[in-house]
Amino acid sequence: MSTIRGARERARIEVTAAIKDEARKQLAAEGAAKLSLRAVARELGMASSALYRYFPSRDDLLTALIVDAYDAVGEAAETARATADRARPRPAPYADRWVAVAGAVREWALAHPHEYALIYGSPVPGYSAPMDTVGPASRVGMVLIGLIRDAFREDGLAVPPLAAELRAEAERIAADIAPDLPPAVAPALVAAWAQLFGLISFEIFGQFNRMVEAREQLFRQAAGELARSVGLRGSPAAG
Amino acid sequence: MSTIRGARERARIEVTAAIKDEARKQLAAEGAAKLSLRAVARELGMASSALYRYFPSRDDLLTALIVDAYDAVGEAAETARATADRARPRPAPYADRWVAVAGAVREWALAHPHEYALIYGSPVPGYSAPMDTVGPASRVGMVLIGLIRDAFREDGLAVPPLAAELRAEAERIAADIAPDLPPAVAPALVAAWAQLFGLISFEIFGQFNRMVEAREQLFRQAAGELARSVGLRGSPAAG
DNA sequence: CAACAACGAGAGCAGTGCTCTTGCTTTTGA
DNA sequence: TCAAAAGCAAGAGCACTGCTCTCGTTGTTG
Repeated sequence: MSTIRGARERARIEVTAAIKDEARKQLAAEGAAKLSLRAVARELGMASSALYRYFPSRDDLLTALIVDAYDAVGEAAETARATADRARPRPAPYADRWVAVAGAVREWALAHPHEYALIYGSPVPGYSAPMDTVGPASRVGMVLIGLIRDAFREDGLAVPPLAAELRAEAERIAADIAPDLPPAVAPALVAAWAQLFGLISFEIFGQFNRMVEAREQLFRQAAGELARSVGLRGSPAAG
Repeated sequence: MSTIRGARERARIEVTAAIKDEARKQLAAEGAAKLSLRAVARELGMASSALYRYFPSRDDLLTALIVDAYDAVGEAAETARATADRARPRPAPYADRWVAVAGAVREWALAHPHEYALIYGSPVPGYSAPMDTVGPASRVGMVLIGLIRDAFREDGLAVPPLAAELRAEAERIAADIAPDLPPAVAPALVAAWAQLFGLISFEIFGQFNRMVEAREQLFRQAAGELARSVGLRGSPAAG
């Protein structure tokens, strides 16, 4: 299925990867705004025009980086989940696993701030994300949903109260993302999802500068509260 | 103090405003990335080089727009607070006023998505915001703090539980932003602040597309929960 | 082995941010 | 009052960008 057929194809894969690597390097160094195709080509020792054989435009290169970034955070979240599940002597309560997943996302963001900015920064209105991105973009969300679903099946959920005006919407969302969950958790879940990234974004983008010092503790505390808001019962001493 | 001394000074003010207006227009049309000094100058019928008498660089123009945007959203929050205070026959509970302020910020963001992206999008690490921005940037936060402070004085607060490992940090933050409040609310307030903008950012940046429909209701619900998380007691029927 | 498709390189176009120089106009101070 | 100083607009120009087109070259395939 993925057998490489010849030298040409093999070279294409390698060059494509080299371009993305160099682009990522420039992204980390100067930010997305200053990422330049010509500079990438220069650094790779090739003509700038040759680069267009691999990515038809600068936006396409950026899109590829976006997809990779989504995949990277998604994988970070997934391995965090898997690791938490495998804890000994027994896995921690689901609320703690939620915090672990959230913490992994935060760690990834701290380690790759520019890539984080690329995907959760300013996907300006008017530029609608290409279809390629929607799959990878949902991986983190999927981990969170899966966590809630498993917690529901195993321990049950402290289903949050649902405002009357949100009932229809709750059922719509639930049908969309998790038909087997009580509808009331659906709005709480999307809200918690957004708020999680609000916490991370504020930290990454420097809004906490000269104000919050113990950022990890603050984040863990807030993430724990969010876990409760979606119905997860935490360990009593969790904080 | 602000008397205009001559034709030259008056002209300078007008031209500066015209440049910012045109820049804002381009910002709204194409986004910050495509904002071009030459295009602004062209549209204003002046030489591009002349523009540098008013803004020494493109980044300075952007900074000016950032300051204006911070001021605009700050003013939106402040008037929302003032309006809520003036409600008849009597002002609503503080939790509802909190939601009103949050809603005003959201409304402003929806009306000015590109300017919102400018200030809460990707202030990339490495680019530290100039000093001019820190004042205006804190206006929204000030409104939220003031709200909590007044609520504390009038009704008292349901002080949220404080994790032991956050005690020192809580006192630090409280001393910084609101020495007269119980330290335990400080971390909750900072977190709620970040989470509020997480909700708004996800909506503005399209992360809710094809998923959440009743966005205002969801936002009001979540904002109400955040009000509770900082200790505000809401009206029992509040949604 | 010949036809074909993929490729790399170079020249070139239109656009950008920014600088420097050249004249002109307003403000200022002796 | 009137010359010096300071502020201003405009043009040319530099180095850079994304992107296109053309022209040889090289790997693939019937």
